[in-house]
Amino acid sequence: MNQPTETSVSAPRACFIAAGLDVLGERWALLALREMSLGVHRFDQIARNTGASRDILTGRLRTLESRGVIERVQYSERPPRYEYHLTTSGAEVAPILISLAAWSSTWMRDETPRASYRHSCGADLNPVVSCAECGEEFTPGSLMLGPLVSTAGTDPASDQ
Amino acid sequence: MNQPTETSVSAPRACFIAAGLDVLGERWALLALREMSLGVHRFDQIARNTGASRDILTGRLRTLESRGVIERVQYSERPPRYEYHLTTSGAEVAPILISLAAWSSTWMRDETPRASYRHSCGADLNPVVSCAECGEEFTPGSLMLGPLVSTAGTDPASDQ
DNA sequence: ACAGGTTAGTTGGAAAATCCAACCGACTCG
DNA sequence: CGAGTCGGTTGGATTTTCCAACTAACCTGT
Repeated sequence: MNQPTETSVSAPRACFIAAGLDVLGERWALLALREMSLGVHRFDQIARNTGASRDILTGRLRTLESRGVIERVQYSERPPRYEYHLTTSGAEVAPILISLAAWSSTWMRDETPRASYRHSCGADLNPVVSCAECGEEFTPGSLMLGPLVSTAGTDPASDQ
Repeated sequence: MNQPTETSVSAPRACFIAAGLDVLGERWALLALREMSLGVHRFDQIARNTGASRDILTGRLRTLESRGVIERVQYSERPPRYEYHLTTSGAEVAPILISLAAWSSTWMRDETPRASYRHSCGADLNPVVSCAECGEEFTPGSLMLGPLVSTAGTDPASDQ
């Protein structure tokens, strides 16, 4: 396991998980990104396929755009029409969706029929997460806190 | 990429990602699980470290418990005191936290100092997600829809 | 004995987020 | 001309969350 981390005093833990959830953790955000990863880019279809109400979906898409996760692309001049595409950052959300889908298909099995996922090789979804450094598979408990990082202007190529 | 999936008609896509978010997507749920993965098991500390208000946190922990993700364990008889532990299912949320932390530390870099994560081997967090079947690394776009699955009573050992 | 601290909550009321159905503008198609 | 498409916006109801205070049941030190 892990020895308890004693934040003895008070303030919430500022970590990258919390920061990621700031952007991806709002309602409907991940489902909207799921749609885009599956090739659905139009507002109406995203609304339908996620179940989000149109007004909050509008808000979410604006937030995701402002955070650089998606892009709003005009595909028709007259009338002006837009569709939504993943940026590089958005495309890299895939591992999160994959882990979520894998966890869910292992632990959320019940009578209701759901769409499963698979890898493009054709196999049922069965992802293995390993450390790029040592090659070892991540086991529960092998996630540990590292040092505090503050990285003004170290963004990996300002996007796109 | 992926050819658009035409759910021609109406209903939201019932998939394992949506099902997973049903449980893990509520506010504070993943942060509470993060705390438990880091070895923090007491209500007060979880509340402090996540920033969740105590009433909401109570609700979340109850939901997670009822869904089999965590267990409420009595550690003192008098007065009755409880702490929260991950079940097997809960421990397996780790890959989601890992992917989230990795995405965030790549794309959410700004001036505010945050705790980073690392693998137990000591290396900075740098997870690779690959297909257990073919061994290939998952690339953005290699997540595809599979068939509908309904699996009453196929749970992997009714839990722990 | 009593004040003070710890711990896991609960309570009530305010504030924020979400839901929903209907509407709008600018088109296109038959 | 009427109907349909598409990407929204609007107003009002509902739900969720926030917040600070409070409780119950102890323990610890003076």
